[in-house]
Order: sequence, then structure tokens, then C-alpha cells
Amino acid sequence: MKHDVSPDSIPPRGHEAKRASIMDAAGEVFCRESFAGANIDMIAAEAGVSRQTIYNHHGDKEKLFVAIVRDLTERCNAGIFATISTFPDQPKDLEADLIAFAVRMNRNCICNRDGKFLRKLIQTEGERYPELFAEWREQGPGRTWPAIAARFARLAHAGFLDIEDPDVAARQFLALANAELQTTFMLGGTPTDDEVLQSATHGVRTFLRAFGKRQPADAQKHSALAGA
Amino acid sequence: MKHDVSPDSIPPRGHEAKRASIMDAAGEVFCRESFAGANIDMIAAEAGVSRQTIYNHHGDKEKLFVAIVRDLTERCNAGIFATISTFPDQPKDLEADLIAFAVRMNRNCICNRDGKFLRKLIQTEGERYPELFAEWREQGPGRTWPAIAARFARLAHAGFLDIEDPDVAARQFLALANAELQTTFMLGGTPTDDEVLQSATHGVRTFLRAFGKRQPADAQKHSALAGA
DNA sequence: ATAAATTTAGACAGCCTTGTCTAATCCGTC
DNA sequence: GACGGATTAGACAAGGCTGTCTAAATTTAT
Repeated sequence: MKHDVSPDSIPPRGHEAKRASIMDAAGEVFCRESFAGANIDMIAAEAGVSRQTIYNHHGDKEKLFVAIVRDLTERCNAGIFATISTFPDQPKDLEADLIAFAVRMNRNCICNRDGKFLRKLIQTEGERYPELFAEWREQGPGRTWPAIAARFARLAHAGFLDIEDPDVAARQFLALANAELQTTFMLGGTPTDDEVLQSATHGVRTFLRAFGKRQPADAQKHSALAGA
Repeated sequence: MKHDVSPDSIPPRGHEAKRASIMDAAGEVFCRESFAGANIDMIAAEAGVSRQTIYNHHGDKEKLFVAIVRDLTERCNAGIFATISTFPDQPKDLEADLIAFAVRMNRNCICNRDGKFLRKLIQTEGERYPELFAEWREQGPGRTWPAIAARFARLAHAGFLDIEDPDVAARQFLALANAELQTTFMLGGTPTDDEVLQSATHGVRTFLRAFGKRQPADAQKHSALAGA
């Protein structure tokens, strides 16, 4: 049941490097062991830092935890907005462009290290820190979903899609893009690039069957026949 | 941070009643506090039982935990199969029947007490008990998804739907039905009946836009216009 | 009513964890 | 090379938790 205690390769140099190293290790350990199951010695060992240094930097276990969550929330949101800015507003190939967008979203925001950690911490500790995670909810889904919805609304307005409610469509787009990754997410796994692509491809195809224009300007070239 | 310690209403009578009471309380506490955060005294208090009785029944904390997970997995699977058996094979009103099915699935299997607890335990402790949750994966999604897919395949074969890959369609059906409940689930909340209905309605409409027959035998009566 | 089985409260040892303290050491800078 | 801040190992007290044990009380079956 005990985990390896070898310091994470190179001992970090400098004050800030130590801070970063602690944040990294703490995210990892809190995520793997849950708040109650994690202990400071584990984090110190994994960060290649002494226990006292952690107390010097963060005060106590709970403050450290809160710092981790805020940090992850911030970084994840930044990633999501960066990815949203790559939304295909003037698609050349709607299906291919949306698939690529869905893959970017998954790979850079959902399946990556930060995304995985934040998701797990929210699921595991969400009920114990209502205000902290309410903050995440407002800053996260509360801001990203409308942003995505706005992009879909623009795409619909430009005649590429046939959408009544862009908010619903945005949520469904994300749900479809992830539909085949749910079980993996549940168990804390990281899907392979291929699984991400598969899920995105199937999801976007279904999305376009539902919301694509029936007879677009240039006839729908990419039917459900295209190979994987 | 301490939780209420009042025994859960009536002290139970009889050996089996105590066993059940312990299982109930343990599920609740493990789910709320995580395995590491839960302690036997909490569970004993919540079950209205002495600590020693728990040890008499289950040996130790880990065995108790495993018993809870197996119990929840079994009950949830039973519920899911029971619900699958109500799948509308001969729908009178395809949209309404699928919405009702999606609502049943959510209310009876996903949002209910057992479903919520099992989901949380999988998310929280899945990585720590790989074999235990692999078992769940095989018995759960591994058996329920194909069962649902088979029903959709039958519906497609009977001419009600236009589906190439029933497995993909089944996963997407579930993903769409839950699309608007994700954030609530993440934070451990329980959606209201109305939220469940909304999500199912929107999800099924999108599903039918994607997979419904364009010109079915009797013309599509229920377009995307129907009120909530 | 009596006997057997179960449950109970409480005490207990052993262990782990948090957070503090100290004295020695490291590191970059002047 | 000497200084000052940061870091380190290690010891430490206080407290929490698990799992065991006991003797008494309670329940159930006979």
C-alpha cells in the first residue's frame, strides 16, 4: 500500500523552483491519495524537498490544498480559453475542423495533467469545500460554456449550422466529444490519442447529423462513410 | 468540520438489521469522507451501532469497504438491467418514449442514492483498488452498454432509427441524456426532477435529429418545436 | 426462565500524522 | 571569503485512528 518515496529525479534549485516542485508534487499526491489520505511526508519526498520547506511556503496542509486547487483552476481555465480561441469560425471543412477542435479541447484541457488533477480533486473533495469549488464552477463551466456557445451561435448565424439553442448545443458538443472516454475518466485513466480521436470523430459526426445544414452551400462531402 | 454524530434515527433490531444499517452508514460515510477520511467511529455512530459490532461483522476497514463496493455494484447493475427491460421496443411516440426511458435511467440508476455513491467511490478510490473496479467495469458498463446497444439495434432494424454503429449510438444516447447534469454530478449534487427531464428532453431531441428517420412511415410529428 | 449468542461501552497498545522547534548546512551575493 | 536567507534532518509533543480485549448488558431462542 505504501508508495515509492524516491525524490522525483533532480533536486530543484532556487526558491521558486522549490515552490513549483511542491505544487507539482502536492497536486499529484492529493489527486492520487485524496486530501485525507495524503500526508506531508509523501509530498515532501515526491517534491524532493524537506517537510519543513512545505510548511515554510504554505503554512499548513489545508492552505496548501487550497493553493493547489486555485492554481489548477487558473491554469485549466487559461488552457480552455486558449483552445476556444482556436474555434473554427470560418471552417473550410466543417467536420474535420470541428473534430480537430474537439481533439484539441480534450488533449489540452481535459486529458492533460492539469485537467485530470482538477477533475479528480473536484469530484473527490468538492463537497468538503463548497465555496472553493463554487468559485471553480463560476470561473470554469460558468464562463467557458457560454464562450463555446457563442462560437457555435456565430457558426449558426454564418449558415454553417442549424441550431436553436447554442447553450444546449455547446454542452451536447462536449458531451458527445467525450462520450467514449467516460469510463476511462471515471477510473482516473488517461485515454490514448487514438481513443480521443475516435470519440471526437464519432461525436462530431453525430453532432453534425443533428445540427448540420441539410443542404449546405457546397454539398456535404463528408458523410458517415469516411474511414477512421 | 466534524459531522453530526446522532444515531440514524431508530436503533435497529436484530442481526441482519444491524448488518444493513452498517452497510448503509458505511456507504454514506465512505462516500462523503473518502476511504482515508472515514473512520470507524463515524460509521458506528451513523449506523447506531457500537464500533465492535462493525469489526464483528466485517473484520476490518478495508474488508468493509470492499463489501460496500460490491454491494453497490450489484444493486446498481440490477437497477440498470431492470430499467433496460423497459426500453421502448415498439414505441408509439418515439421521442416521448425515449425521453421517458432516459429519465427512468437517470432517476433510478444514476441519480439515486446507490448510483451516486457508487460513482463517487469509483472516482475517488478507483485507482487504489484496480481489480475491484475492473470487476465493476466488466459487470457494469461492459455488460450494460452492449445491452442498451442491442435495444437500439433492434429499434433501427425495425425501421425507427437510422443507426450504423449501435454501440456508438448507445454511448452517445447516454452522454446526451446527461449532458446538462455533468457539473452537478462533478460536485456530488443530485439534480432535481426538472433538471433530469430537461437534460433528457434536449438530449433525446438531438439524438433523434441525428439518428431519426428523415421520412418515417408516419411523418415526424414531434419536431424541435415542441414545448418543454 | 434459562442458556446461548450478540451487542455494548470503555480502556488500551501501537502506529501514524500534523505542526513546531533546533541546530547544522547549503546557496547566491557582495 | 564572509554574510544572510533558505533549506535540511531529526527530534518532539499532541492528538487521532485502528484493531483488540474485557466484562457487563441485552437480545434471541429454547
